[in-house]
Amino acid sequence: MSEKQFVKEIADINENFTQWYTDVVLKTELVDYGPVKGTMVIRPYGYAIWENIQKDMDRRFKEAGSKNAYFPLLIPMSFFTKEAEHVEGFAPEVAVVTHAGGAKLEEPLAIRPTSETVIGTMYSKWIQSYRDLPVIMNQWCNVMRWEKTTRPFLRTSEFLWQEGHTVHATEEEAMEETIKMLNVYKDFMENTLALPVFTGRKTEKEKFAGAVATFGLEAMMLDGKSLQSGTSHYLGQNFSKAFDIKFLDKDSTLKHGYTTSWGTSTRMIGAIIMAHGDQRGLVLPPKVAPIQVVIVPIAVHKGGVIEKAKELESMLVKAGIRAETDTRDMSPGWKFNEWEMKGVPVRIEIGPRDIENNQVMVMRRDTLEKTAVSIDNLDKTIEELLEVIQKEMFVKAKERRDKKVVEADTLDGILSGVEAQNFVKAGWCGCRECEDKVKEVASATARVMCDEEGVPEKCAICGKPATHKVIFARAY
RNA sequence: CGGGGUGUAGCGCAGUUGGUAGCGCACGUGGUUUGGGACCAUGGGGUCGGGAGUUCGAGUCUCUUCACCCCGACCA
Repeated sequence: MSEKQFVKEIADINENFTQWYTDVVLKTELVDYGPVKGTMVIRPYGYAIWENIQKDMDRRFKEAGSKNAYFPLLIPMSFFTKEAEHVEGFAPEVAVVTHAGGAKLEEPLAIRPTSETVIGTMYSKWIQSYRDLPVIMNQWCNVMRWEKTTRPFLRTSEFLWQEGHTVHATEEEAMEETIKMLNVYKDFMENTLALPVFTGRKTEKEKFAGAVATFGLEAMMLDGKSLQSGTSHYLGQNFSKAFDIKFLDKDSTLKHGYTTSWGTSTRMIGAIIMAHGDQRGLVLPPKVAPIQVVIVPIAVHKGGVIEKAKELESMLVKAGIRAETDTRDMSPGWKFNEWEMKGVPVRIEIGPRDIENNQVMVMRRDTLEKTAVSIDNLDKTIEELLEVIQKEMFVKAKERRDKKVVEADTLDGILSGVEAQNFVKAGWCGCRECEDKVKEVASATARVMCDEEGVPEKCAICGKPATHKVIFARAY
């Protein structure tokens, strides 16, 4: 069967997951490698996914009271040195512009790795009174972090993201904002990306450079490794003090604001691929799929088929469905395989026999089920089917993940759990030594804390009383 | 940065003791086809990663350099 031949083009998903991933992102025309090492070119098909993500998230941000703005790419180096932990954390991976206009610059300019410093500087000018608060802004932009090893979407030198930055009058309000946005992300990932995520506070070791507390969203990939898909930081007064963000409060005293920042990136596209994909390639959740329905006409030489296909396409488009007809002069089998590889959620086949019977063949990418469906009310049928696929993809991903979450009360238990490609929940005393020990022995890191589930009595590593319950996993 | 590997057409590769640069897929054209990667005919496409050397002659041998991949290390 020809499928074997086709499948051979993508590495075996169970044998070599890394190679499978690389094959899929390149062969489905999501990305290409850029001319500068470690950079990626996002091609139209991949960018369309990003646009769908942006649109959905933007709606949620606006509901949460955020407004979009844009801040400069270049940041004077001196801005970074204002917050000690921040500069220490980012210095090794910052790219710097030293020359411009044919001459050496007086002060080198950093290409933003994140924008707390520029935005903080601007906020200090804009904020005078408690009446100006809260300030809630978001920007969509690119950032650059010079990482040593890179992989398309997961870690590239330059990537697209969204970063929200807020200032509040009180600690409580800022913390509330941090958690609120964490939940906005969680809801987005579960309902729009069909990705179940664990959320929780990060350990001191894993937190954002300069933050008081970092909260992360961790999704499990098909190989059991974790991918940090978003973060929300409570920055306390660290940045407001460093950048002089002050306001006159109701009681007429001058106070420093409390800031937060939160971000998600194109890495989420990597998460979709690695959490939903299969041997045939991509499986895209309908809500972000660039093409939700592809119509493949069969035996077009018999006449009337393309016309009927186009008619169905416009019926679906009218109903708000992203539908396309593949009229290319190729064999149908070739098209089937190509669109399956590209993850289109629904395929409609229409040929002379179907037209006679007033029906079409409908195939679901997620389950690969093929059924005959009446042409009458096809728009309604497909609309409902897309919703079903969206929901079932989440359920399937969650079931798969939940089977791979185990508990351990020893270091050996963590090791064997992680080696079996699981997330491992374990008690932890809170010390850095134990965290490092897990990394050394099991090459796993503390992903997030889940204390609300109940903290075990003892630390699984050293046996001393535990202060937290932590999810350990290998991570991307 | 350490260990290993690969560079020859868009992609995947072959190229023997040094002797005219090849194959498959893809691409162009004409035709026949079309319900799971069609077929026939014909055509185009190369500074063999770069530089230097040995030689009458280098894809092949020597030196050097660059790029990419895998495993570590590093990394929100």
